[in-house]
Amino acid sequence: MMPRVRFAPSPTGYLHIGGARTALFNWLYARKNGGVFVLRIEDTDQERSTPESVQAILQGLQWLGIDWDEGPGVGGPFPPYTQMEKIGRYTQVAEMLISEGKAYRDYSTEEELTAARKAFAESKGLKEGDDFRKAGFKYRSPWRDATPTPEQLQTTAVVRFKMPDREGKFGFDDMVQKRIDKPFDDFDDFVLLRKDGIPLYNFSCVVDDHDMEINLVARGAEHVNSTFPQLMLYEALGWSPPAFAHMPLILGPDREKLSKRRHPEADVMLHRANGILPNALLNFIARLGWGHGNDELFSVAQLKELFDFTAVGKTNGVWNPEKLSSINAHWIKTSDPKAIAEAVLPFLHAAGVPEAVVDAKLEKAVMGFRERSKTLVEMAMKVKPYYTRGVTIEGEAAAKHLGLEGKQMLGRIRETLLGVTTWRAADLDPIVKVISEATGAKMGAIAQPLRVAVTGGTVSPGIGDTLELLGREEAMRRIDAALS
RNA sequence: GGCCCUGUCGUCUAGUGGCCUAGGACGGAGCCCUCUCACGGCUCAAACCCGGGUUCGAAUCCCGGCAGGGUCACCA
Repeated sequence: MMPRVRFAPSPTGYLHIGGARTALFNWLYARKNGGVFVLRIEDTDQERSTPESVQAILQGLQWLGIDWDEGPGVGGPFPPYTQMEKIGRYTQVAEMLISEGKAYRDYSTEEELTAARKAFAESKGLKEGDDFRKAGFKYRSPWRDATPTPEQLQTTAVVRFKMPDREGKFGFDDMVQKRIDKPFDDFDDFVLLRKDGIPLYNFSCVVDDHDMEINLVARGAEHVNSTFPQLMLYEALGWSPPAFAHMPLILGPDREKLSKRRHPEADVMLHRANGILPNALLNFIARLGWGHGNDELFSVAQLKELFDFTAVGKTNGVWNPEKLSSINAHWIKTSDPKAIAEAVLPFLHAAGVPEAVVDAKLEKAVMGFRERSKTLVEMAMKVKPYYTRGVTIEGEAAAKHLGLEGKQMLGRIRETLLGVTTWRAADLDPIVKVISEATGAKMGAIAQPLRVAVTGGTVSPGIGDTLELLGREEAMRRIDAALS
């Protein structure tokens, strides 16, 4: 059977890391198994959903390189892919359930419900300010088995699912969590449709997954508990449920579920701004919860080949910025330099080098700094001085390497450099050694004054590469400036 | 609090009864390489939550504690 999986974010903000990983695993699974990856927008929370968030999520996925086969922008055989555009469908399904006695209109007011919840909580000894959910309140609406009068039918009501009264437990086999069971008496008559006719998650999710012929629902483990009412809904509707895979959560440094509220690193685009490569982020989040033997580094192509839900663990993972950084460093130094040049370009522009373009010089700069940069931001900062005219020399570096002796040496180097005909690293590198042999000076006593003169500091790639990158004209200009 | 899930170095993990003197990676310490900084190479420190069973033998199976997380809405 061809897998049909989906990622169904609710557009209440940027794409967050947990969502990105859910999308990634679904996408990898579809790509590996020749399946279809569906993107669905769950915007039934009218309070918090915004069109800007939809765009932010789409852009986040695009940046990561996660493409969808059906959904916003691309369409598909089961439209619409945005829940608010198919309200009529949910109403229709709800009506069907009501007519079959599997759901009912509840005319209780919100105030009555709140009061009942509060009274129950207080009877359990909870006080004002406590979390009333702890009381284990289950609402038994007086309308559960009542027949509404014609007048009532004219007024609005929520629609509740009539949870069957049964003994014992029921459960399901999860591809990640294995068997999970729960006692029946744990469940409540949950709300299908709000008073305004807009469906709630547990309902719209089931209707859509069915309508879109989703056969594997892979989502975060925070949803395992909602799987039970959803399963009851499938049964009541006579629909066959999909398979499930509930992935472990990603935790913040404080060990709590990574949330937009408390954890800035939850924002996918923050990592882009920080100079993280998309494939590095993908590599990192894939390893949070999923593993393949002792391997750590995976290209997207390898991920597509190796990923499997059976290798996803059950333990939550803590966000580890150092590991991300190290994985990013790996992909910076091993990716095609031209691709890195393209990636670093916007950062270079932002750093104040608007004239930079992807050319031979930038690629050379990338080669010079790719082993020295953990992020694109860092690389841009390091590359920038090679694009300016002249350079400011750090006081400490000058004091250490451009004293009387240093300047004398620099003068000698200058004379030698004047005779160089081809300004290439291969020709420039040996000069340090030649002078060392001629004068008896240590290589460091030669390279460092030169390095400080042309870069302004004590740190740079090999001296030959540094000079070549600068170009003859600029290098000589800086040497002259240091000498004067 | 009820219910559900989890518990191997600080972190991510390998490990599915003997291959474990518990392996890898990040981070940490040190050494080597070296014109600087990096990269790279090598070495070291660092873990089976606790207690009972089962077994000739347990990180691996069972039970009980403890700890952590999730969830209990007219949010998703």
